[in-house]
Amino acid sequence: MRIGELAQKTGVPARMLRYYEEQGLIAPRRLQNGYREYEDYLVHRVRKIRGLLDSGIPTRIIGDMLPCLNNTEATVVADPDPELREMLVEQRGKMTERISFLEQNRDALTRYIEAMDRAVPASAAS
Amino acid sequence: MRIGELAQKTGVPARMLRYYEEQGLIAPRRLQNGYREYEDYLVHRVRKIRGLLDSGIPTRIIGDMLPCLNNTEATVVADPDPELREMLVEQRGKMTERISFLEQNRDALTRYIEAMDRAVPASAAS
DNA sequence: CTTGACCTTGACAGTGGTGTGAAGGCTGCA
DNA sequence: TGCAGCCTTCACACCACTGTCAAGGTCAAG
Repeated sequence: MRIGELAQKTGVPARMLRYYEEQGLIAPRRLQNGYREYEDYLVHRVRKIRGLLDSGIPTRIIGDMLPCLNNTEATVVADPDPELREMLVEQRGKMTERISFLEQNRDALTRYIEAMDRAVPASAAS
Repeated sequence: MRIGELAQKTGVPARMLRYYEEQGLIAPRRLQNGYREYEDYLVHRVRKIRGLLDSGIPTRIIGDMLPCLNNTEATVVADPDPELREMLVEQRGKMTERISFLEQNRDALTRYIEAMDRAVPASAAS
C-alpha cells in the first residue's frame, strides 16, 4: 500500500510516517515512481511505534528496541551483544516503573472521578 | 528547603524545578532574599510530576490533574465541573491503554532477553 | 489533454522539555 | 574584606515531535 492508505489505516499522518522513516524506524521500498510502498505488516509496526512514543520512549530507543519486539525467537542468536542486553534490561526496568506509576495514578483518578460522581449524583445539575 | 536541596533530593535539576513553577505545577513561597523556599511535601509532588512527564503526559494536563491525584476525598465537592470530569476520564483511558501497551512490550522484552541468555548461557564469552 | 487526487522532497515554524551560560545578588566563613 | 557557593532572572539554543506550505511529479478518469 502507499503512504496515504497507511496513514488512514493507522491514524498516523503521512508526515509522521516519513519522519519515522527518516529516523530509521520503518523502511518501505520504493516503486519506479519514487512512491513509497508499504508491506501489510507495517501497519502493526506503526501502531507499535505510536504506542511507544505515546509512552514517552524516544525514537532513538525505539529504533534499537523494535527488532527485539517482533521476536520470532530465531532472530536472537545472531547478535549476542552485551550492550544491547543491558539497554534492554534498562528499558524494561523503566517500563515496569512506568506501569506501576500509571496504575497508581489511574487508580487515584478513578477514586477522584467516583468521588465527583457521588458529589453530583447522576446528571442532577443545578 | 531551597532549590538546590530539592533538586538533590528529587534528582530533578534546579532548572527544571523553575520550569515546573513557570508552568504552574509547583508554587514555592519566597524568602526575603527572593530565594525559593520549598515545603517538604513538594518532594513527593515533584516525583509525581516527573513520573507523569516520563509517561508522556504534558505539563498542561499534569497541571489540571495534580489537584485530583492528592485526593483527600474532601477536595472534590467544591467543583462539580463536567468538563474536568470528561478530561479526567479521557486521561484515565489513555493511561489504561498505555499500561496494557507497556505490559505487552515489557513481556516481549523479557522474552527476548531470556532468549538472548539461552543463546549465550551465563557469561561464557569467547 | 486537462483535471484532480495522490505522491515526492524540502523547508520553515512552533511547542515542550531541557541544557547552559551570562550577569548579578545574598550569605557565611576565612 | 574578599572569596566560595548558593541563589536570582534572562536568554540563547538544542532535540524530538508535529504541522504546514511550496513546487513539482504521476496517474487514472473524463
